[in-house]
Amino acid sequence: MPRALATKAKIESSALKLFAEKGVDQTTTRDIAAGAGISEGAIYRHFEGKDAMVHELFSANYLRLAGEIDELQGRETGLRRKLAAMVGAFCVLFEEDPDMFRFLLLVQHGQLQKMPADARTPVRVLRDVIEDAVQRGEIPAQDPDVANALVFGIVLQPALFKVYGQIDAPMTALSERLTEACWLALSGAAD
Amino acid sequence: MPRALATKAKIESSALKLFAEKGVDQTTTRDIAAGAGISEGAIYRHFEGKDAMVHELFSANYLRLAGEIDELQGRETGLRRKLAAMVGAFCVLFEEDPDMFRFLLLVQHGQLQKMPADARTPVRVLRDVIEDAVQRGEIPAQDPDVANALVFGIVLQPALFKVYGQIDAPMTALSERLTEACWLALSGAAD
Amino acid sequence: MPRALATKAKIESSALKLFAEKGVDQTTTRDIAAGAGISEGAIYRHFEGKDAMVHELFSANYLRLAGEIDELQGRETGLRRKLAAMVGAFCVLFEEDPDMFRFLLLVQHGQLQKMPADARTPVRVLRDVIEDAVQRGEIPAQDPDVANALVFGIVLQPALFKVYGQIDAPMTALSERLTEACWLALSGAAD
Amino acid sequence: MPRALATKAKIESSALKLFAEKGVDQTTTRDIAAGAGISEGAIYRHFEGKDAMVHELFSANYLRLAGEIDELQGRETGLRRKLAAMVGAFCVLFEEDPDMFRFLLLVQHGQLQKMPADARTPVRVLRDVIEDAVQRGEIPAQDPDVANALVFGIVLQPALFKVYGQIDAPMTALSERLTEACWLALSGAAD
DNA sequence: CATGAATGAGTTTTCATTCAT
DNA sequence: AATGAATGAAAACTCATTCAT
Repeated sequence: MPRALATKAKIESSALKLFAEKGVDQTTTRDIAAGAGISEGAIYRHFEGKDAMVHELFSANYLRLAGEIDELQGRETGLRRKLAAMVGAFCVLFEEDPDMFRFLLLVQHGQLQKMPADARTPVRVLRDVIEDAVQRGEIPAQDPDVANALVFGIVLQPALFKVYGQIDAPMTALSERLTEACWLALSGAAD
Repeated sequence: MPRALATKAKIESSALKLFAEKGVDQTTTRDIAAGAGISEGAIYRHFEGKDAMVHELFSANYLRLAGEIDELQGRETGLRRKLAAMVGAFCVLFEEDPDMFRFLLLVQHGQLQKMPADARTPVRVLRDVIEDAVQRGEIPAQDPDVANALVFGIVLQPALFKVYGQIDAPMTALSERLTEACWLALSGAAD
Repeated sequence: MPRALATKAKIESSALKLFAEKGVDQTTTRDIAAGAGISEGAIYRHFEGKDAMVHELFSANYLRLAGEIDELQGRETGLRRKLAAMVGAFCVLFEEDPDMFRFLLLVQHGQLQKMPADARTPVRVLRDVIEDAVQRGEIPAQDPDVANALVFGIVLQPALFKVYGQIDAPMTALSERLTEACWLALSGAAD
Repeated sequence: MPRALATKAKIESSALKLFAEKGVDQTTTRDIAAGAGISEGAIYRHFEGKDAMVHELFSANYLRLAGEIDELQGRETGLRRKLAAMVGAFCVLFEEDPDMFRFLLLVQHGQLQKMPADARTPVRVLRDVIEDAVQRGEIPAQDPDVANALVFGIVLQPALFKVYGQIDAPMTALSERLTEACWLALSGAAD
């Protein structure tokens, strides 16, 4: 790995960790530099500024997550199995890098609006899957945005509770339970 | 209303609105004072400081919400009807003051840990209802924290989507749909 | 004098002095605050920022100078006497506040372009006087901008030489000599 | 041209242009390197630092200008013809490289004091010419520094006005007009 | 000789909080 | 109680210069 990329990676790692711990605004560029073992000024060779760094970090991870979920979902047929694949992937990824998810959850409020309208986000991926299932008659016709919200809520809120320490079990242990809840929420629509 | 209370109310209202719009850290005491039509210094007659103000605002609204939900739930019998009452109340309250909910969602990350361990929060209220339903045999035995998370996710995520503009319908129109999804998620547990 | 105005005046005085001494870029806000006997932060209650402060200082003094010269010129009749009045005033003002002139000369490069196109600057005042004299037949027809430049050069360059220490005599002692040179430069045009 | 000299020339050219455009302090070494198409570090192979570079650039061009003017003046006899030669040369040189003159005018405030006391500057060249003319009885006895300032002002101010866009005509077109004004200013002295 | 990443001291600016009026 | 000027600590960011490659 070239030196420049190695440094950028160190900065990203330090920043992600601190952002997840203390929040973006409570994390100073000084903290980030200290965590990365470099000088403050060096940050600005790799990022335009703190805001740009947050956005870059959010955007890259958010879209990568969407890509991975999309990839796995594409290998399955039928909504039930697609849900299982996606929820399972989310749970595994969450356990592998909880800081990243904590970061994503924390900054989404400010960052989502900055995403280009046509970006392939997790929200979009799931929406497409749901609309497809409706068209195939797998689940009743229903407002796709509301359906989307239900699935997101069912998956993200347990993750948040874990972050807050209100749930002890690892996310991977909840995978099937969450999948089932998603399936019921979608198939039981009374619309 | 005495003059002092009126001023405090103006400050709270201004702060809540700005916090919901821009986040706590992006809102300055100057902004709050300007929004309330008072001087910056006057804030400190009514609050110990900005942090205390955020906490007071969060705590009061969070506990009031818990109280109202608890009150309504207590009037009903049976999990299904209790859920309907609580979800319905949430939806109505959300439509009445979306800024307050946006504020609660935004700052919960930092505030939840500052709540006294025995505080009667919405999380506790719901947990008690669920545990009660399990004991009565209305729903299968299951991890109450996970069950809690599912219900919270099903209700809060659509509210978040509304805040982000991803859902157009008013929350009150989704009340029954969300109640049904909660019911299915709890009663369909395979634990 | 109200407190706020007194502080602003102290800042202006400190800044002008330092700008004249070391130049704008070599003068820090810390220097200015120290010179004014206030904290650095206090500057920003009175000025939007350093750039705005420089512009405000330039603009106010430059236009005031124009006003004073215009006023004096207006009391005289005939180009010769108008020139004498303006040059004399410039010399007196220069001796009274050399820092201000040094400041004006130093920053004009960057500030002139920021002046509104219709501002009544010293350049405009003099130009009007010259054009009037041409129309009255007091001096030969000539390019008014070039004529303007000649007069400005004849007056400002000695002031600059004084600032650099290349001239010892006070400007007031040169008043008549400069007036005569201006008159000759304008009346001897071979255009 | 050897490679090293070529690089140094590129740096000088880039720097001069940027200094004239934005001023020394607003020009970063990064800008200069980018303009020269080299790396930032390479600058320090050819100059001790930015300050040294500014000084070198000023000094070299200032003295070269003095030399050229001196050379031309030396070929003529009589103040009138000497003035014509020097003013004419200045105008031609200005049109050939206005950036250089803008640079000289801009940085003279800080650089003049750093010149060795015995340096043969344009100011000295002209002063000698004037003193000689006084001794020969071509013009009345007068303070040579003031006389010097008058000539400098008459020549430089139109150049400045051109830089600011207040004069459209090329300097070369003004050559005779300026020469005549200088002559009148010197010969009409009432001292 | 050249590169460009890294440094670190320094800059402007912000802002919660205090306090004289 | 209220005002708003002042504070001072800390923030993000800049940039001339150095140095390993």
